[in-house]
Amino acid sequence: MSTSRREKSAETEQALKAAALRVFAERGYLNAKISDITTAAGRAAGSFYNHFASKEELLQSLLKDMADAGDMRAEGPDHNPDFSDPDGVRYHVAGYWNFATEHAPVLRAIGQAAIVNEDFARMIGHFGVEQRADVADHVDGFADKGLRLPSTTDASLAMMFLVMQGLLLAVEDGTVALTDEQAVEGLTRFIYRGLTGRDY
Amino acid sequence: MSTSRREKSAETEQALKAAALRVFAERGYLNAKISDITTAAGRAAGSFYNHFASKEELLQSLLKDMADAGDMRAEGPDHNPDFSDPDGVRYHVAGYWNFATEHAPVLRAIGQAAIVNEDFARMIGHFGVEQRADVADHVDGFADKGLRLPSTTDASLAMMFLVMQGLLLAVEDGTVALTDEQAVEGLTRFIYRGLTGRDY
DNA sequence: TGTACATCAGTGAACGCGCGTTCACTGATGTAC
DNA sequence: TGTACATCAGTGAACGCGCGTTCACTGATGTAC
Repeated sequence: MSTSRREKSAETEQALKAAALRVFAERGYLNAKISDITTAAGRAAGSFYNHFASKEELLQSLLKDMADAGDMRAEGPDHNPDFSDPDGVRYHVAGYWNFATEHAPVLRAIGQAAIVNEDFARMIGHFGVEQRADVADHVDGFADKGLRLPSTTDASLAMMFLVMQGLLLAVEDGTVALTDEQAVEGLTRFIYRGLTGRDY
Repeated sequence: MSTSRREKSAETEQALKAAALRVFAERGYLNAKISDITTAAGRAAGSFYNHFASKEELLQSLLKDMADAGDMRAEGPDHNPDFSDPDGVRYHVAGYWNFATEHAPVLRAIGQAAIVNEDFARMIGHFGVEQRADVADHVDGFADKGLRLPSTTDASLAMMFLVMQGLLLAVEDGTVALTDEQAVEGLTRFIYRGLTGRDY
């Protein structure tokens, strides 16, 4: 059986991406050498440049894959767009947690790349703005219900995402000992209370 | 007037440290070259190694300075060790905020160093554990008062510190637009509510 | 107080390591006739 | 279906850049007598 050139090339590209994820998870993006990735993929060093112009471009490619996966994850029928309801908060916390857990290596890698690379830093910034804008209307009815956000809408939602992000990293590297379920439940409580001022 | 050798050496060392803070703030720790630091300090490249064996050691030295400053900041007479009181939360939030704002370049640098260097990563880990242990007794009376933390004590306090840390970085790089006062107030509300389940 | 020598902080050109990147080469796939 | 040539993915040794690190040298401070 023969393998066409296109197929072979695609296979190598996939192998490089998969290897990159493993290497990034193990050593971190900044510590990962091109040769680490090619070795992990079982290819020669020079092969890398047939597919990517640089480590940054490889990361961009992984990022695109992740974004595509995110788009497919259409909002389920049980989407609850109301943060005055604990279930609304939990829905979003769980969604974030699951997605971020699944794509942890890429997310970590982007975070590291942003430290050294202006472009990635901007990307993360824009991503955060979008993220908050996407749920900004989930707190729209607060005033009418006698609820008061802890700060400006943007800052309040920023705090929400910052705790989630922070706790995810802390749980993943073992700094804080929680199961995924405990983490989601704890975050839901903390955030629901923080945003609404109601107990739960 | 003559300058003794000790004095001259101490001056150069100080100049290097001060320059490092500036360079770290501008370019970031990981992007800072030894020659950037020596140039900013107005010294020759080789001079660096009369004072520090490496960039890591220089950072250790800055870290020690910061730790000493932190020790001097004795807990004021108005220290309020009770997180069931909004003022107790605010006291600690403000303390953290002021200290972290003041030492932002070093804190940022350590965070960056930890990404690439195992030792610094461990240091940060230990620091976090201590930080939480230091305030663990501030939530001791919660059960008696009918208050329930959102998660385990450690995880709850971790969430507290994670929001503070996250928001500080976000405010500093302009991602979130808040004055220091607004930030402290917003954090106090969010955290007090999150920990206690009470409104405020 | 002065002289001769020792010590040492600082200098900056030169060195060399690590790693990204290139490129001549190989062997297999694709194309033309 | 077969032959000759073109193309191209992959290889890995070699190259070269950037930057950390060294070291012979300078000139000023310290010490001995």
